[in-house]
Amino acid sequence: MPPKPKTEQEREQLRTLIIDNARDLFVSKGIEAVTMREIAKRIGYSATSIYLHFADKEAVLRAICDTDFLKLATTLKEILSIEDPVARMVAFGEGYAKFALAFPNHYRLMFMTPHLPYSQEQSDLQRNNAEQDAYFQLKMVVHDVYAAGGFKSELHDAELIAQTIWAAIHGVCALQIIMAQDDWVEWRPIDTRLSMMQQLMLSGLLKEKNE
Amino acid sequence: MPPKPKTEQEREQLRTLIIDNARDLFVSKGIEAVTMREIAKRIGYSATSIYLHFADKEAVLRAICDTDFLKLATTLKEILSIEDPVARMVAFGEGYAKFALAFPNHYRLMFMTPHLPYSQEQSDLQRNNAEQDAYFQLKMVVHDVYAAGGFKSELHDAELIAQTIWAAIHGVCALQIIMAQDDWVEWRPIDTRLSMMQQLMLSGLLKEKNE
DNA sequence: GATGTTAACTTAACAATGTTAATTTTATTT
DNA sequence: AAATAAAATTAACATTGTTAAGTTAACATC
Repeated sequence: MPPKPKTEQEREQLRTLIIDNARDLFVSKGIEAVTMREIAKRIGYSATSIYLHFADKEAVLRAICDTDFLKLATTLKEILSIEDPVARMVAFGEGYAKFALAFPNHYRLMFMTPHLPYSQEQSDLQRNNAEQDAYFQLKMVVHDVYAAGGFKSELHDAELIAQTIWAAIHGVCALQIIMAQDDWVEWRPIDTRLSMMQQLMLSGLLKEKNE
Repeated sequence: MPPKPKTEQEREQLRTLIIDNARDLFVSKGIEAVTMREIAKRIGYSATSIYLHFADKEAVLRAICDTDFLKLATTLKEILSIEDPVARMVAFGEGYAKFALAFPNHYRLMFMTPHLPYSQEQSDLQRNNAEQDAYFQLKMVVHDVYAAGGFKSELHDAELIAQTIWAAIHGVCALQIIMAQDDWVEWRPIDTRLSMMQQLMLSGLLKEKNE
């Protein structure tokens, strides 16, 4: 109800309020419940008020993505403190999968839904920041194994390895999220599939003991 | 314009006409152009006529999926004639990826979009049919390598292997389709990533030569 | 202190879309 | 020729994203 001026802090608070409630709608009522009017109802404003803070619905979704990217990176950060490089890499994969399967709607929005390309301006996230960029974290983790001489001698491109590991874990999680309840396939338990994939990756990537 | 009765064959032709034009819209104008009215315009009928043949839009999309599943299986079928089991498995993965990347919109609809669980009645596709069921084909391909003693001796679950291979290839393709144009990641060329993944799978799954 | 200005917000309204109801058209049957 | 019913269309509704047109109230200015 209060009209006149608004501090930058207050505007930021409102933005956050919008994003948080939109994220809530995801989790509690599913992705199709995220309408501008529904978000507005939650925060006690009219739907059009959202347009005072976001250009359009896509912008709201992108902001949610940003929040989730940050949350993912924050979640994974503590794994980085594991000492052994290989154990760290394994735990990183497990942590990533755990996040994906715990928040499937968010994961779908983040990594399974087409968005306009991110532009540096629109996002507050800092690339190549170990606190905020989960992909950068993965690169570091993989690079550390590489630096420790853990990979097979013919493997030289740590970034390629990182992208392949990501794809491997993503593949298991993405199929699980989309197709788990489809009985066309006699799915093995998701934990089994995940550890099988990890196993394969390790056995394909890591140096043999006698090498 | 012709009204009265309609043979079963004619009804089937109309169904097919609807599906084909809806698929066309995907490819030419993108996924958001697939509206009931747009489909109708294409086939020269009114939008509501589609409801005489399909329960709702979801049903149209599911029918498109079915067509695409069949097309995928048909595409992959010729690979099954490759003699060497391992070469066949490799080619199968390549063929699958080729399909995914050639028809990203279809692939997204098939494997990256949530649908209601398939029920045997709604679909004409025959499960466990080597001509129509690409997953069954994959199972066979993997099983043949298993039967030929190609896998490491500790691997016993061919279906789990099949699901893991699927996830691996799917992961690479899915990330490519969604995130390729995102410059957050310095993507290696897609061919490089695909063959890296195949390499890793093979080296993790296949028996060593000296074993 | 009245008046005007402007940010913040709301209500009206529009266009697009999925979908249903009512209506029209017309081939076949009687 | 009239009746019937399938096939199709037009009208119409609800929902949604979004824009345009008001409305409200804090502040500045006279």
